[in-house]
Amino acid sequence: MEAALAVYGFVKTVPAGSVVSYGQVADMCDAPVTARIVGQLMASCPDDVPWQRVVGADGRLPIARRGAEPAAMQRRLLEREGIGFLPDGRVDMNRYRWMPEEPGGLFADGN
DNA sequence: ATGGTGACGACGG
DNA sequence: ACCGTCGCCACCA
Repeated sequence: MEAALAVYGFVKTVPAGSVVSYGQVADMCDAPVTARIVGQLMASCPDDVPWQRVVGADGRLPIARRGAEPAAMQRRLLEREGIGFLPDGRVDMNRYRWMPEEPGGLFADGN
C-alpha cells in the first residue's frame, strides 16, 4: 500500500462542508507520512480527490503560494460547500475542522 | 541510486 | 502578531 493511496483515500472520506489540515491527514491516515508529504501528494492528485478540503493547520489556503487565482478558486469551492472564511481570508478551523466521530470532543471547542 | 524540492508545521527572534 | 529557519521524508528529475 503506497502512502499516496492511503492519503487520497483518507481525503476522500472528508465530507463536504468540513476541512482537515495537512498535519491532520498525515496523523490520521493509515500511512507513515508527514504533513509535507501530504502536500506533495495533493499537488498532483486524482480528480476524485477533494483536495480543496485540505488546508493549512492555521486555516490558510496553502495554494495561495502558487498565486491568487488558484487560491480564489479553492475559496469558491469551499464557500460553495458552506465553509465560512475569517476576515483574514482563512478558514475558521474551529468551526469546520472535520472530526471523524471524536467522542468527548477532543478538538471540540463548543463553537 | 542520489540529490534537490516542497499544497507543511513547530519554534525562535 | 509577523517573519525567518529548520526538520521532516516521499516525490520527481
